[in-house]
Amino acid sequence: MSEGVEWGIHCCALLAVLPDDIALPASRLAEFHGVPAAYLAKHLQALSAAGIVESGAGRRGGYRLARHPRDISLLDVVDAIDGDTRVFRCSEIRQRGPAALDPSCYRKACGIARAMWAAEQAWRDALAQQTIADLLVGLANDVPSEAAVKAAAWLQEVSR
Amino acid sequence: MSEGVEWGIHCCALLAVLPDDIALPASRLAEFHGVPAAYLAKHLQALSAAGIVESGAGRRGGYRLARHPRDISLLDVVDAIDGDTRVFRCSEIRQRGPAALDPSCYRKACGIARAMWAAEQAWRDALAQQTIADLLVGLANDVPSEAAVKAAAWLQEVSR
DNA sequence: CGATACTCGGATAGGTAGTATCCGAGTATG
DNA sequence: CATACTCGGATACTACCTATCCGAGTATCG
Repeated sequence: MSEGVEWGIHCCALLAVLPDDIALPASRLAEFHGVPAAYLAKHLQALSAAGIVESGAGRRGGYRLARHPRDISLLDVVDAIDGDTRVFRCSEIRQRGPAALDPSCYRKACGIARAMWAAEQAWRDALAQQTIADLLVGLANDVPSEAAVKAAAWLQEVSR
Repeated sequence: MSEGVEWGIHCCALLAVLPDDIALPASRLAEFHGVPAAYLAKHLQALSAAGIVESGAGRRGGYRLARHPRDISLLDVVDAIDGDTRVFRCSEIRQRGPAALDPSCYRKACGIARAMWAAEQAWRDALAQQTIADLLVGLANDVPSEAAVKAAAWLQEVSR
């Protein structure tokens, strides 16, 4: 899994706690998370294309959430950044080799692929149930509130 | 996910329906599935190292299952070939940037990582529940029995 | 008992996707 | 209207997956 997924989720979590009328540029998001700005920008593009964040240009531009945190699931972010292609790819090798039959005999998907895809669906279901809003309450409890204070101070700093 | 996972599962399924005293060399397994022999050999090494298949050298050597098909799960094969490392890697970016606190404050794992890992566990659980033996009954029902006849004929051919 | 032909196992190149970066088009501001 | 700042796509670099080969070892056959 691409590292950008982790960055994207953290960015959404940060944007979720910002006032609605504040947008953060990619450079600020990168600074806050300590990651390369140029590369993070690429992933933010993907989030923007997927309709998860909104982008504004110009002097006071930047990124903000396009939807309520409750309406953004982890699956949305994963699909936006890593693509929504299936992880397991069936190359239909049962149709190759000396025991192969006419292609018309293989109407149902390969049982191996079905089992792999079912497991993958369980993974996607779990991700779909967890939203950015759910994460926020957990994150706040895991770390001393001092972190929120420092974050707010930094936000004041860069907003000046 | 590596393509070798698909090959490994198909190989286990084929070995599972062979008589116990028959071993198939990597070259025959590759021929049956229509895949590159040299590359399949590499994945069979991984299955052997994981104790899923047994290898025998010499004139009548080859691979056979090391355990009963009921005792080989899809997760075993996936871990053997793709490695058992977590798909989502947490780089602890919450400890970086201007809002970072002392490392001792982060005793619990990051909530984002916990959510991602929980979903991953659901995926692993689903794979662990499905065994090679479970697959065999499905595969037999999906395809006309003619395939089994052709497979048996081919086996006779190469065993001569 | 020895030669032989066949097997696995690890070490060695190539290709594709992810990683990292840059500069130009466009916009809200002053 | 000039300007400074933003996003967006096009461009190199890197690591993993893909693909291959040859040597060590063994059961067989004469």
